[in-house]
This record gives sequence, C-alpha cells and structure tokens, in this order.
Amino acid sequence: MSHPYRTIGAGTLRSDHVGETVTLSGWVARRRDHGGVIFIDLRDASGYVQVVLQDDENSHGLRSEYCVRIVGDVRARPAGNENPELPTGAIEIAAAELTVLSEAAPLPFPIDGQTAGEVGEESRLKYRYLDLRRGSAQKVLRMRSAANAIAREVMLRHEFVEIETPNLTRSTPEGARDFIVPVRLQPGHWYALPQSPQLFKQLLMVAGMERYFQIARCFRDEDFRADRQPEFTQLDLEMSFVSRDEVLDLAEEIIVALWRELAGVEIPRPFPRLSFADALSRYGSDKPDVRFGNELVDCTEYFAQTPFRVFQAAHVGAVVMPGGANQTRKELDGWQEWARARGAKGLAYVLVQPDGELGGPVAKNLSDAEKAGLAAHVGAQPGDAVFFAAGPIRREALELLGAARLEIGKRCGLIDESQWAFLHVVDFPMFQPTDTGWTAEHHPFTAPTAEWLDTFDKDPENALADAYDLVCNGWEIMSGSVRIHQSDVQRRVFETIGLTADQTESKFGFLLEAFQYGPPPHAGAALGWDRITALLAGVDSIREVIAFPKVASGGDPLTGAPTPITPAQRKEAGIDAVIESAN
RNA sequence: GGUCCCGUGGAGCAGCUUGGAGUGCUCGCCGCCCUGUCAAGGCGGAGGUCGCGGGUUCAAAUCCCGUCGGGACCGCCA
Repeated sequence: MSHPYRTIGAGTLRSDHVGETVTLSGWVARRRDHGGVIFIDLRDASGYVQVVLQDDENSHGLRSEYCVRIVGDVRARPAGNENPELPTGAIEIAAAELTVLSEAAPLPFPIDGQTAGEVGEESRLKYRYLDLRRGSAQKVLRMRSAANAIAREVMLRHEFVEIETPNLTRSTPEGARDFIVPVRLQPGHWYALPQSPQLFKQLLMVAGMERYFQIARCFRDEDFRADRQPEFTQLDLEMSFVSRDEVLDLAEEIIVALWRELAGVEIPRPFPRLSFADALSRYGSDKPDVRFGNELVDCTEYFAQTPFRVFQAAHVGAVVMPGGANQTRKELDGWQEWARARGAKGLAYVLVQPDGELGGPVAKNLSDAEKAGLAAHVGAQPGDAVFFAAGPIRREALELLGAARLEIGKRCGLIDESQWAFLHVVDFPMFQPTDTGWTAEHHPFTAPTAEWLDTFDKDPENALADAYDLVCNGWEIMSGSVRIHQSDVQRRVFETIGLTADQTESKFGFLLEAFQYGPPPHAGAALGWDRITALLAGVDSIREVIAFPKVASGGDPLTGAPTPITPAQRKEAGIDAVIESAN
C-alpha cells in the first residue's frame, strides 16, 4: 500500500534502500541548478536527502522552502559523488515525479545555511514558524519533549499521580505580582493566574493523594530576564510522609536520568550539599556557580584595627582577580562603575605588584602590618588584584563580592564550560527583615528545621527553614521545602510575620480549614523546567526552549499580543464594575 | 523605576571616533548561461525615508536632545 504523501522519512534512507521506489514529502532546503540537472536537498522531520531532477519548467522553478512531494527511485550515487558528511550521502533519489504541494514566498531570513543562527531575535520570533524549521531549533523542542517523557517515567515509576490544577484561581501567597482575569459572570471580581500550584498541591496532600506531580504552567507578572518569562513551566511535585532528603533524592534521580539520556553524562550522586550560610560566605550567592573556585575571603578580623575608615565596618570581605594587577586605569575605573550599577558605593581594590608591593589608591591607607600580610591572607599572588567590599550589612557586602567573583570568572576564563556543577543549597533563613518586621523568605507554609521548631519565633533573625534549592552552574533550577502541617506551628509563623487572624483567614482560610482535617506531613519542590531544558540544550536564554516566547516588553511579535480590546469586550468583561467592599 | 549596548536594501555586518554624493562586504532575491553538485559555479540586474522626531551646521547615517523598538543587567521575581 502506498501513502499519498510519504512512504519513508527522507533522512532515514541508506544504501540498503537502493532500488526501492519511494514517495517523499518535505521542504526544499537547498537547490543546485546545473541547467540540465538539478539537485535539491529535501528536508523533512527525519533529515535530508538529495533529490536529482531533470531540468524542466517545474523543477527549474523550485525555490527555497517550497513544500514538495517527490516520487522516485533510491539509487547509489555515482562513484566519487558520495557525500560522507551526510547520513544519506551514499544515495540519492532519482525523481520520476515532482509535485509542488505549496510555494513559499521569498524568506525573511535564511533558514538553511551558515547564517541561520545569527538572525536577530525579533525577526526570528515574528516568523517563529520559519525559525523553528531550522534544525537546531527543532532539536531543542524535540529534546524538551523527551525531557518531559523522562520526567514522567521517573515520577510514574515512583507512583506519583499526575493531576491538573486550575489556571483560573485566586491570588496565592507567593510574592510576585498576579496576572488577573475579569470574571464576566461576577462583574468586579477577578481570577488570578497561579504563580504556582502551591496551595492546590498541598490540598492534594490533605486529599490523600500522597504523591502528586504536574508539568505546570505558572504565571508571574514581573520583569523579564534571559531566564525569566511571565509564563513559565515547572515540574511541580509534592509528597506525603517524607522529609527533606527524600525530596532531594527524587530530584537527583530526575536530574541524573535527564542528563544521562539527553546529555550523555553521568552525574555522580549524591549531589554536594551546602548550607545557605556557607554558600553566602564562600560564594556570595544563594545559587553559587561552583564550576570554579576563587572563593571569597573574610577580612573583618584582619582589618579589625585598621586606620582605613572604609574598612572600619561590620563586615569586610575580599575576592582575588588573578592577573588583575595589570589592568589599565580605565578597566579599574570600569569596575567602580560596575559596582555602582549594583547599588554599591564602589569596589575598593589593591594591586599586588610583581615585586610583592601593594599598589592602587587603597594601599596607602593601610597600616604597614596590614600591607605586609594582606596578600597571604587573601591568597593573592604577585600580579593579582584584590577587590574589597565593606559595609554594615554582611549579606550585601558578600553579594557584591559574589557578583564580582562571577564577573572575574567570566573575564579571566576560570569557568570550565564542559562541567555540570550541581549542588543543593539547604537551611535557608526562615525569615527576612522588612521595614516593620519579618516576612517569610520562602513562603509562610515552610517548616522550620527540627532544631528551630521550638525557637524560630523567638529568634527570627537566625531561624532556619527546612527549605532547599537545587543549583546547576549558577542557575537555580529547583526550589522547595518541607511544609508545616501542625496548626500551632503555622499560627506562630503567622504571628512572627505579623499577620492577623483576619488577614490569614481572608488570604488562605480555605487552606487552614483544610488543615483542620488531618493533614499529613508533606514536602515538595518545583523544578524550573525552562531553565533545565535550556541548560541541557546549551542555550543562554530560556526563550530558545519555549516554542512561542515573549519579548521583554511582554509582547509576542508573531501574534501581536497583547492587543487593546473593544469597548464591547470591555463592557462585557465587567472590568469597570465597582464593588463597594473592594479594598 | 534605573544603567548599559544595539537599530544602515530581505538577512548578517562594516562605515560613525575625525560631518563632505547611500560608500563597502558576505548571503539572499530576479533574469540568463550551465548535466554531478552538495555553502554549486559564471554573467547581468533590482532592492535604502541609514528606526522616528527635533536641534547644531554651508553640509548629518556620522555630533547633540528626545522618542520608539530589541537585548543584557540592577530594582523586582519568596
């Protein structure tokens, strides 16, 4: 039986098919018109094959990206004309029949060819359906599909249940701005799109599902970054009757399976674990890139008696820039600008001269004893530069140095790009200070660690939460926590962050009510699926792994979204309805 | 809300520092030639409000101000 369009994939043809008559359908990737004979590279989802056509009006008129059907015989290429570069290079199709299924207008940018990857992003997104015809883009989306399948396999093997949760819901307690949707049936009332399925998955634990997962779309109305889109995908999961390590084990299993099958790399387990406190001290970040060392050095004690006013601070730290002493004045000034762009006053530096003497504007402010031992204390060699951050708030000083460390890593080529450096960051602070008190660092349902169960509300500054992040090469790719299931603990958390009973009732009364009916101990996490697939694909932006992403102003160049609405739509949606009790 | 980079025929770039005719490169497009190419080749051709507006100047792609669009980052995103 023959198929009207295709009997076999173009890219699958090999020498053993010689002699067969095949029907192929696909696109004209390239054509080479010699007059009497015309070669075209026919592309379909399986790959390419060379088709040989005799010159006639039909074949001569073929252009790039015409959609065509070819019937012809597979034959071995004439001796000497094989192309070992191509999987199908030993054979070719002698076309007996050519049907143009549809023509293509001249292309807005090259699809096949060497410049294909260099096209401006706006143009690529406007014609995303053409952009996606390119092999590299196809590969990425197919890989993402495979990643989904691998994750599902792992989850189902562990008896997780895949459950969908609403996209039209109410505002949840995460910290981001909500996208809101007017409700025609209740003018003046609005749905919120979920920032994550957080509350629903906890309700599913109350419901006795025990193990839930979902490849869930999440929505947060915040500004874009290379790794942030307003709608993004998480592999969301929650487990009953487990503690932290079982969640981390499962996460490792998912990651190892993904990297094994999609990157061909065996990631050793268990992944290293680092406390938040150590991550901050050593790397100045809660998502350290540990593909290189060059760790921060604490200098607070070292400068305890310093005559230099700037270093008479609660916290002084340093990071070394190898070979940084021979930077030009302009480059060193550039670092000051770089630091100011991050809200710092500047970035003090000392240059270790080849003879070991210290140079730079800061050196003359230091005592002789300080100068003598400084290079040894921070681990600097002659020729290095040492950057310092000092200030009243330890975390701020360390984060500035952490950013400098990353920048140094990039500029000095310290980062081993071939490496996959996974680690769990654990024991986050439970609360962070606000102008008036405390707020939850993670979210208000995050449990304290066992040591802090009795005392977290007496010492919120130092209390630790049983929360965890998974980091790869400096990207946060998973975040989760053990949840609170005891009502008295929950009540104490609300009191600590200053929520009144009325506020908790109106914000998440339904969850607290559910928790009156025998909630199981539970814990969970969400894996940033766009970031994980971007890492696997080796691309710099998650836009590359999303079929139809948005640009930084929130628009989609292809559809033109968002658009204004008509007065009729506005009226029908009830956007302008006023509710007296609204606040 | 802020900082920085980019915007030049369909694509990707150079030209801008030091103002002087839309000047150049690679690719694509159109036509003709061409029977073994695979980034085919040869000849010829078309295609531009230099993002937009204003200013300086005898003269602006080039300098200045503003604005729009894209990107990176800070803030923001627990």
